[in-house]
Amino acid sequence: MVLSETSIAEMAETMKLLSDKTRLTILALLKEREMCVCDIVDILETTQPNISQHLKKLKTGGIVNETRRSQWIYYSLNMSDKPYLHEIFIHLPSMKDKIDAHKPNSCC
Amino acid sequence: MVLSETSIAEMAETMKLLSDKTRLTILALLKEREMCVCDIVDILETTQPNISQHLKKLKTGGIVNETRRSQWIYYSLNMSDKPYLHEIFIHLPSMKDKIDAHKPNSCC
DNA sequence: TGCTAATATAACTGAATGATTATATAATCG
DNA sequence: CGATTATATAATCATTCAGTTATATTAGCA
Repeated sequence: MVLSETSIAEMAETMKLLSDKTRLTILALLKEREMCVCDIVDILETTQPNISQHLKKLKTGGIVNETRRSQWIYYSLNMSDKPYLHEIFIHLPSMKDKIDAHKPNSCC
Repeated sequence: MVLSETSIAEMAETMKLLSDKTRLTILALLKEREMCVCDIVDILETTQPNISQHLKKLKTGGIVNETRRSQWIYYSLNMSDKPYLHEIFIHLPSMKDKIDAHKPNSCC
């Protein structure tokens, strides 16, 4: 059996997802725990469409998962198919402070 | 002593360097062995200024080293300061075939 | 059923980016 | 020194991309 090798083009696409500060911060947040869109908007202090569009890219790229739970949609990290990202996620700075500063359930 | 934590902005900059197919291919080549500019131009079948500019970005980003040896300038991987890139480099597909196909010393 | 809250999509704009062409610099060699 | 080779830099152009504003969709709730 041959392990499927990730192509250069495919890896470049994935790296592009991690090459934006906003997206990388979202991933650092999701490393701590799953979050809904409004959580992320509050913490990053930007607009909702901005976050929504970044999340869509991350989802399309297979890096995050989406689950609707009544009116909220929760996003979480999906690292399973990209082992070469493990090390990067581990090195992402902790967002604990920012998450704690954001009082829970302020939106959801 | 506090281990210096890589900032999100800094990581995003580094990821941007890996988010281009041409640059990622160059890195895959350098994983096999150091190379001069003309080697890379020959193998990737593109223009010399194109490769030269990509190499400059990689050098500025601290991912490759440069050594002049008479008229040729050799580039090599510099992974030392970015441990979170190890896993990625390991997963870069092998370029052995392409390197072997390119007859050595055809330019340098 | 209508209202509100959460999220997504669309259209637009300014900035960044990769490739190309043309030119400059630097080193070797006759 | 002049010619040639290797590499870098500059200028230009078309494309891509992140963020904003405006609008649409979806779900809960009164």
